[in-house]
Amino acid sequence: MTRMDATEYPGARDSGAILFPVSDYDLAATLDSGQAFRWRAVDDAWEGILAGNFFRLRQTTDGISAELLGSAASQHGPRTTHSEQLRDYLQLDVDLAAVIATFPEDAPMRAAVAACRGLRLLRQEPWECLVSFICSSTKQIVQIRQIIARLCERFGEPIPVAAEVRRLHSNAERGAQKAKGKLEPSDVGSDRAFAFPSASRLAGVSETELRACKMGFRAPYVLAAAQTVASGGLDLARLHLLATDEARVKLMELPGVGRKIADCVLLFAYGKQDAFPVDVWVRRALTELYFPHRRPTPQRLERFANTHFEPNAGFAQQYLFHYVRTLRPKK
DNA sequence: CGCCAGGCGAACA
DNA sequence: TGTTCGCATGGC
Repeated sequence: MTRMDATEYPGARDSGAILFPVSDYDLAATLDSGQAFRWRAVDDAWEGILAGNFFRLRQTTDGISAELLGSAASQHGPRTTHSEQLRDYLQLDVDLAAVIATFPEDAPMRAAVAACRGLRLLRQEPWECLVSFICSSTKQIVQIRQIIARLCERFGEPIPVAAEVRRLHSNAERGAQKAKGKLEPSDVGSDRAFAFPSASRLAGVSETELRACKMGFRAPYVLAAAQTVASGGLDLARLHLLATDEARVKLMELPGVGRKIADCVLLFAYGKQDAFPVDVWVRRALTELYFPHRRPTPQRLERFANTHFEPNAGFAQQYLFHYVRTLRPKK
């Protein structure tokens, strides 16, 4: 295991943990808010894989601590240091107060901000984000997680994990899973980790194998996306150079990718703030919060969504989504 | 059990 | 340009 660069966390030198000082960051809300689907809560920490690196993150009083638990043998993603990877992925340099200051000043937005203090947007890897949201259509978030977990377990590159970490996992995790009677094959591997499978890897699997990951009718969409990206028909690494509208057109050329999924990728992987994914939850939020006891036409709602929340509309959208989905689920 | 889930595309008018 | 419907699968 390589030692991480950057300031080490005092008192945690043995584990190689480093501390990122940051305030106003709710790690749990951010990692568990339906933007990304690979983070797991393990005791008081969050574990996930990023560009082939297996990280454990913790919210601390001063910020966020990070440990590297293992890495895939081959190079995944850009050649940056681990700390740079995390800094970019977690968007630690974003001034959240400055972003929130640009939100529209109305009662619904104020309520959402007050309820979701510290919620952030991640900056994910485009390929993983694209596949994840192709698999998201008409699926609940828990199911999306299961699909993606199976996909990685079956086709992703294994990540060697130190024996000490492995033992900790098998004890804590399996006990909890067994108690709930939910020990599935894909959960048994909780002491193993896998990188997200590359486009070229998935381009070579069969639709049947993808369907075995329980992604149903989305399987041919994932396969087509993998083949298009692997063959160079769509260069995900260069999409960030395009304006949002042009990048959206490119993404929507893929079968199974419509406006909503394209906007999720534009927002969560490319940081395009003028992307505003409107799903059932956001539609519900907009209708209930801004048009109570009225019945806005779809066009009216779309125009409102596209004009009211600038210039950080995507960020505002995530606050509304998280607000209505998790903080007032009953009603 | 029926309903719905961070939708999309084909088939229609 | 605007609805309607089928699509896999599983949680509640």
